[in-house]
Amino acid sequence: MTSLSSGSADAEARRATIRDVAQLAGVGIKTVSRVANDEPNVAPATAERVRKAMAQLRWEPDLGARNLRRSDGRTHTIGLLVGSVTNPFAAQVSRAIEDVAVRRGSAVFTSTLEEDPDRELASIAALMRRRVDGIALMPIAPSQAYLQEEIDRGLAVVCVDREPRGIALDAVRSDSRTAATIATRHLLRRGHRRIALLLDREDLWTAQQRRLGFLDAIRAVGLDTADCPIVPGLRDAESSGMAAARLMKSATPPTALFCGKNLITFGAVRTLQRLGLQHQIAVVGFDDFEFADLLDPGVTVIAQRPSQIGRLAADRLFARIERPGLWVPEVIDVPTDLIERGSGEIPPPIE
Amino acid sequence: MTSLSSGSADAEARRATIRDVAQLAGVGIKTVSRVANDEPNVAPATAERVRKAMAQLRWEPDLGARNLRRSDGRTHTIGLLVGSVTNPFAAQVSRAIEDVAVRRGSAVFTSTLEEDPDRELASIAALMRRRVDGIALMPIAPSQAYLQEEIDRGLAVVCVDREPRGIALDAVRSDSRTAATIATRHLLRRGHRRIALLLDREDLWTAQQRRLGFLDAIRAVGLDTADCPIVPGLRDAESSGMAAARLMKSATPPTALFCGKNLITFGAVRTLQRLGLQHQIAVVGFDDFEFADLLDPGVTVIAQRPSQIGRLAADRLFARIERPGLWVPEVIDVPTDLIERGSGEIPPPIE
DNA sequence: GGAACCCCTGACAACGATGTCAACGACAAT
DNA sequence: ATTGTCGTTGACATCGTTGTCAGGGGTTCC
Repeated sequence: MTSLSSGSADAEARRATIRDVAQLAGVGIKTVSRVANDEPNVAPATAERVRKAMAQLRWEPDLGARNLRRSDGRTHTIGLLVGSVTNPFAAQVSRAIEDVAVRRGSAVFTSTLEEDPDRELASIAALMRRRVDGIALMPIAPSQAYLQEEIDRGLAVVCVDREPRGIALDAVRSDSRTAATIATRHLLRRGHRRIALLLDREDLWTAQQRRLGFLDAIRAVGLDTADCPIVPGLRDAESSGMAAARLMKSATPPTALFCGKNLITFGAVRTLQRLGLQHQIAVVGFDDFEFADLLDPGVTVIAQRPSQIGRLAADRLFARIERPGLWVPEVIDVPTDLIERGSGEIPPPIE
Repeated sequence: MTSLSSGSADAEARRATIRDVAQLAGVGIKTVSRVANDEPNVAPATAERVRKAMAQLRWEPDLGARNLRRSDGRTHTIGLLVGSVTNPFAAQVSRAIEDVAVRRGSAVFTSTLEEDPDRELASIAALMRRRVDGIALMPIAPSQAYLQEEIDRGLAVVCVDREPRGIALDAVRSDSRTAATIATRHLLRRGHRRIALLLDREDLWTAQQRRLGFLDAIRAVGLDTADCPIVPGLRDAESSGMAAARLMKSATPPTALFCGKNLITFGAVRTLQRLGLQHQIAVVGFDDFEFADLLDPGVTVIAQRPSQIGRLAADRLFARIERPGLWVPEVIDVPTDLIERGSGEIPPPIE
């Protein structure tokens, strides 16, 4: 037993600093620093003594203090701002980004924006105060121009899933517009002439693009867009389900639904099943999801590749962090895949 | 235009420090510090000048530097170590924890452990080097005793979803053992006598508990446990699906499956549907999931309450951070709900 | 023998902020 | 006029680390 008073265990143990290690090892603090950073020119015997002292005191360098002095100015920390972690698409993107970060030795500050523009600004400000090296962002604010100043100061930024607005930044995303055209054309080929598009909030870049792609396909066949209603502003499965129900009860209900993202598909499919219409009304959804194949009918989807998107975005982010300079911002396009499972191949009723 | 050379935009802008602000405002740095921290005793006119300078230089304090000197020693940063973000249960828990953290003004380092014990140790070490105030942990390593030292130094820790081993810590989780008993009894009441338990790796606390609860129910009715095989070690939907297929092809296949967590349910349901057995074999799954109600048959589950678990865990964590002291660690039990949807109510075949 | 070099080492300043403290001026009370 | 109090302010030390630099000691090469 070392001492009686230590038995009370009331006072908190103080965390060891580099000075404590130096004293215990009988060397200067700079020598401890050298050993901790694997710098050359330390006598093997000295290094051994220092390492023993480190282990004995369980000393670990304070990265905050280290970063304060280090010349490279890097904190080995990145920020990850996602729309919503509970969205399976976003979760997979996050995971891929975090994977890369861990391999590169960076810690990740994650923050959920809940698709709230104010929260984007607030979160970015918080990350800047913590001096992150870079940020992977799913942009939601109407403009990201406010980032220019931070970028001039050395911040690296990559947009994920959506393109930025008001500023040119690297972005990794699916070509939503083309994918939406392909999905819509898929329904048109089956003979559908009244197709509804259920859409997220239109201030989202992805929603805008998918609307454009939808209209591209509709107009290409010279269809009256009045027969092809667009219902925007659907944030979750509930609102989407209600919108689908309203559509089906209207005077001229659509014969096919194109759902603008996973949560919207969830709501629409649920409503169709509740109304017993799942074998009459065609559905194509954006984003693949668990059980899309096990539902009856299986749900035809445009599958994105979230982990590929995440990995490419992270690679790009670290490339910018490690080799800052005047790169030209670039938009990287990740392919999508149309997966036919039944719901998208239902023909319209014969009139 | 300010100058010609600034047009080259080649050099990076230097980030303003408190000294720059002080100089611009014509005051000492301590006065800037006072204004930044809303300390009293600054003349209104001075404060106004300082605030103007801050805005002009877009100065934001460096939280790393601030923390180095601050007496309370808090970094307003917590760590969140989850098994896997792509697991919807874990995603909901994470989201709830992050919500609380943001409201309390703390940033969150998130790290995915992928159920790897080594990664738990490595991630915790990384968080300690960054001097987080507290950690919310889904424990995976065989023992968390190694945390004692950090706790003595003031770290707050709360376990989520699983209890710690080798040390007493706060924990917020479902009572998996009782829930498993309830689920098993549900099947027994329908007359099932050959029930299989599909289980995750048994080094996970939850898996151990669910096994115990399963056996409690089996033994309570005096059943031969040989007829009730336990298949452990199922990490994902694929391995679970294969295990289910093997079981169904065995000499005396079970008439009911109890699936130990969401991913396992996914695999088992998929296999049963592929074999066309979904209306013959009963299934009860642990964890609710999207579309459990829309499958045919609907999947009966033990639903956990992930956001409640996350919220309670975070509340507890911040309570410990804000009022450190010798609290007695406590295990908080969050209720589960058995939701009947059809698959769990299928009776065994008449022999 | 001396210059030149290399290895090893620690004193000290610095990073960007806050804590401590003393000095200053204005004002009230004696 | 003197003293005391209070609001305001900035010089300086400090947090835990790394960058700079100079010095001591040994070896090698003229």
